[in-house]
Amino acid sequence: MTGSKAGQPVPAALEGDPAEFAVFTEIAIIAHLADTAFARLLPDGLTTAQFAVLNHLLRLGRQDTIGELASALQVSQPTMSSTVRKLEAKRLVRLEPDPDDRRIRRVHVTPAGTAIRGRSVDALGRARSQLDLLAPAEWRALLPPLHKLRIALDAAR
Amino acid sequence: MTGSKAGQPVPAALEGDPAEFAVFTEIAIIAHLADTAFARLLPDGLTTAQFAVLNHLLRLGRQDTIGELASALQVSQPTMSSTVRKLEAKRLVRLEPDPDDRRIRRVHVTPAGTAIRGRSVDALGRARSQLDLLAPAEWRALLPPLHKLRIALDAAR
DNA sequence: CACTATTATATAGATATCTATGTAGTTTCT
DNA sequence: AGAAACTACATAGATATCTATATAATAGTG
Repeated sequence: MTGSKAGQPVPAALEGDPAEFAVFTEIAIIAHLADTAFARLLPDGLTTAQFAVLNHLLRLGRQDTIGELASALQVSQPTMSSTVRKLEAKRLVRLEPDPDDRRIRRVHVTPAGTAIRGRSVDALGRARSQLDLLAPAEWRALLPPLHKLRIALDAAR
Repeated sequence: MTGSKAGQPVPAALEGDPAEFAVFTEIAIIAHLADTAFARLLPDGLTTAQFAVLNHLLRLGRQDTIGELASALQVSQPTMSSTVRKLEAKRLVRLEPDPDDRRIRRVHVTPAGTAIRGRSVDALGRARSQLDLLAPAEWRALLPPLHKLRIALDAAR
């Protein structure tokens, strides 16, 4: 975003709109800023989508299928198919055929994938400890209503 | 997202992570769900990015340049260039050359653009009144901390 | 057993988004 | 006035994301 550092970019549509609108606008902007900041911290051009897959598999110690990953990370199956292919091209995961069901390919994280995820988690942890955007109590207070909103939105679709 | 309705998609990385992480995860999911729901309401395949441009120009009654739109809506200049071209292809805006500065092209909303924005606002209003995801007080309570977080993130980049 | 339905992926074709870079047109400064 | 710097926009090349559809393999049914 080379051209947008020019002064406080006054977010449109925050005044005079219903509170719902304003909340969604803030959330969209925060999601965008956080994703960008996040991606900048990740090593070797790893993207947030790619990190999410590695983190999910290693945190839970699983070898999910592409479909399971898509469901868990809330993206469509073709999207996950694409992300997994990027990870495979970088040799961070391997796709192993399932002996019982030849439609299925299970995603295994390689040692290189485990290593890069480790470095990512470290980098994120360091960044987190350096900048405190909100007070700990504020973070905790934010969580329940956001959780409720997410559940409601998920149910409403 | 054809394949992801299969049961409560348990969002990975919500348990055992620091509160910051959980908040950003919720926000990312909410932004995604809201954007999709939003887009589904818009007429004639208008996207949220395209609606945002029309709404910004008409709400404020301006004929911004592409660069001004990019700053206001927090996207890069090439992104806005692309979005405006889509709107132009749909005849919802016209790009008028500026008489004083031949580098500049000002974005004017056409009558068709004004009409579709009106229908969009109506549709969004109807949807809003129909489903209440949170209580009014909850919406209002959410706004200040989100605003603070957004400002802090914006400053930290 | 064969036909059908379901499931798991892949492919095609869109839009949105980014960074990096190129191209005009304006401004500034010597 | 001429050259350098800056500004506005476009283009190129990525990734992520979607919907719609095709393909392959498994499961279910008469």
